[in-house]
Amino acid sequence: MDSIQTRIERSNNMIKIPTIRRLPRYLRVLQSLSSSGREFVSSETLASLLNIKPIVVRKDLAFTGISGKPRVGYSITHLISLIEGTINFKGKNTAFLAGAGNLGSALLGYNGFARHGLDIIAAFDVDPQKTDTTIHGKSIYPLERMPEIASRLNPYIGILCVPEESAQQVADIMIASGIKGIWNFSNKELNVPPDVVLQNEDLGAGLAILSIAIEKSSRP
Amino acid sequence: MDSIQTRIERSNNMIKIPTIRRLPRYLRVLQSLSSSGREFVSSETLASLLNIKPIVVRKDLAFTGISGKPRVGYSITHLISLIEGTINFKGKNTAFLAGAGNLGSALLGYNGFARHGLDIIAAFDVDPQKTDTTIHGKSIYPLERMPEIASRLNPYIGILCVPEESAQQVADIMIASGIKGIWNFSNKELNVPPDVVLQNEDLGAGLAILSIAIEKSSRP
DNA sequence: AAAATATTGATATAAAAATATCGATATGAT
DNA sequence: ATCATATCGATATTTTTATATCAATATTTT
Ligand SMILES: NC(=O)c1ccc[n+]([C@@H]2O[C@H](COP(=O)([O-])OP(=O)(O)OC[C@H]3O[C@@H](n4cnc5c(N)ncnc54)[C@H](O)[C@@H]3O)[C@@H](O)[C@H]2O)c1
Ligand SMILES: NC(=O)c1ccc[n+]([C@@H]2O[C@H](COP(=O)([O-])OP(=O)(O)OC[C@H]3O[C@@H](n4cnc5c(N)ncnc54)[C@H](O)[C@@H]3O)[C@@H](O)[C@H]2O)c1
Repeated sequence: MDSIQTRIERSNNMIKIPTIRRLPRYLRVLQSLSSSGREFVSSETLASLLNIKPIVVRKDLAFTGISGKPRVGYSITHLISLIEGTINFKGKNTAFLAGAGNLGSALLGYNGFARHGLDIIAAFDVDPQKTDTTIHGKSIYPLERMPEIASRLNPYIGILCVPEESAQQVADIMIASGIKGIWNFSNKELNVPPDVVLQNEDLGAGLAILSIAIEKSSRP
Repeated sequence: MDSIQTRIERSNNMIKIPTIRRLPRYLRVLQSLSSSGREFVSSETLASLLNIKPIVVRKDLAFTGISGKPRVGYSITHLISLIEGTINFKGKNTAFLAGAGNLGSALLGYNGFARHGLDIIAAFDVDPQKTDTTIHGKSIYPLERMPEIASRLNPYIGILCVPEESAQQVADIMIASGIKGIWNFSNKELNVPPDVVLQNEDLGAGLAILSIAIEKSSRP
């Protein structure tokens, strides 16, 4: 059992989930500021751009290891590279995508993930109409070839966009192929072994929050 | 200024964001249990299905107003209707979607949102190749017709799937059309007036969490 | 009918996250 | 050169969220 002190230190040093969630937002506004020629930015400015409090910004940025200058703020290029270093898994976010349907195709065609270090290196489907074609320039392979192709390309992430009924089965194939984490867009609750990371992307959650917030705001 | 007591009471009664995020997950497993003929479910069972702790389930469900029976659990059909009542804004989640591109088309074709009470009643784009056609059975109108069509159909939610450059401009049109909340899939930080609810859907956030979690788990 | 047991829900505690306060310091102004 | 000020970052506090404990109770077993 850890001592209280150990636990306090660890909890102070470990980056927090809400902080991680905000890092991509900082990154995007910083890149935009950078391309407009700016060199430094204050926590105040970043905060107003993201509609959050400056103190939250300073706490978040501290986790990346940056040190700001009083009266000046943070170096934008330095901050960009520190945030990229924090979230980019050392440039190794190679991914396989399974299920090149409506959602899967949209993700395949989206280049915004490159900014976050993601590289979808192959896609898989069971539909013979789709296999051995390309979608948005990405090759679609038959699902059964995933283990073989994985052994050559060594993907880190599996992006799951198959229907709920086949989600667990395809997840199992991804895991057998050596994938380290699954980004699950199907709304199926998956079982994965403890050494595989599972990130569920539940759009219904965002909708529920919006729906309840609207109801509250329109009934004061 | 509120008294401490008032603040405590309010914070005890108000549904919490993490709870709201889990409600759609409960709903989906409950619907699946229900269709397999089951009548009651315990917090223990729900917890193991969602990979969370039973105490979290009981706290969450308490917000819906349900009362479970010791030794039996919760009535599944009753729970489903209470959760639907909590997140469905009284069945009025009518929406307009702007930007019928890769992502927008995927959302238009997704019927899983119906389960959460969402009904996309019209879509809008500026691309003349797309306007006055239908995608997945939904009519695509020219963007400039949004205010006029809104005045007839009274949408509550605006789903924003346009490129970042035009996101603010289209959001403004949505707001002028009387929309109460914006579900923003563009990665643009938007400015909206205080009476309009903004829900940002940032897929990069999920990716960042996954990426950092993989890195941690593979370096123990 | 009484006892055993599974499960809820109230109350208490701990951990995580957000917010407030303020001294330290780098820069620009006087 | 000194002063004024904007801004960071350390420390403290509050709020939110998760977790633990256990008495109350509905059901099953004996
Ligand atoms: N479309 C959306 O906007 C949206 C939103 C939220 C969640 N989702 C979820 O994403 C998933 C996909 O949704 P969609 O709308 O793209 O559906 P879709 O039917 O358009 O696409 C599913 C694709 O998966 C393929 N597939 C089926 N079984 C497979 C298997 N065993 N292995 C590999 N590929 C297989 C199909 O051939 C198809 O191409 C679903 O689980 C859905 O719930 C979709
Ligand atoms: N595709 C994805 O997987 C994905 C993921 C995350 C976020 N996003 C975001 O979603 C948005 C759309 O992405 P996409 O991949 O669907 O792009 P896309 O280019 O495929 O689609 C954009 C659509 O918006 C239309 N459009 C452009 N300007 C418009 C305007 N002023 N009014 C109405 N419609 C307009 C275009 O004609 C096009 O149909 C972007 O902001 C992107 O960053 C996309």
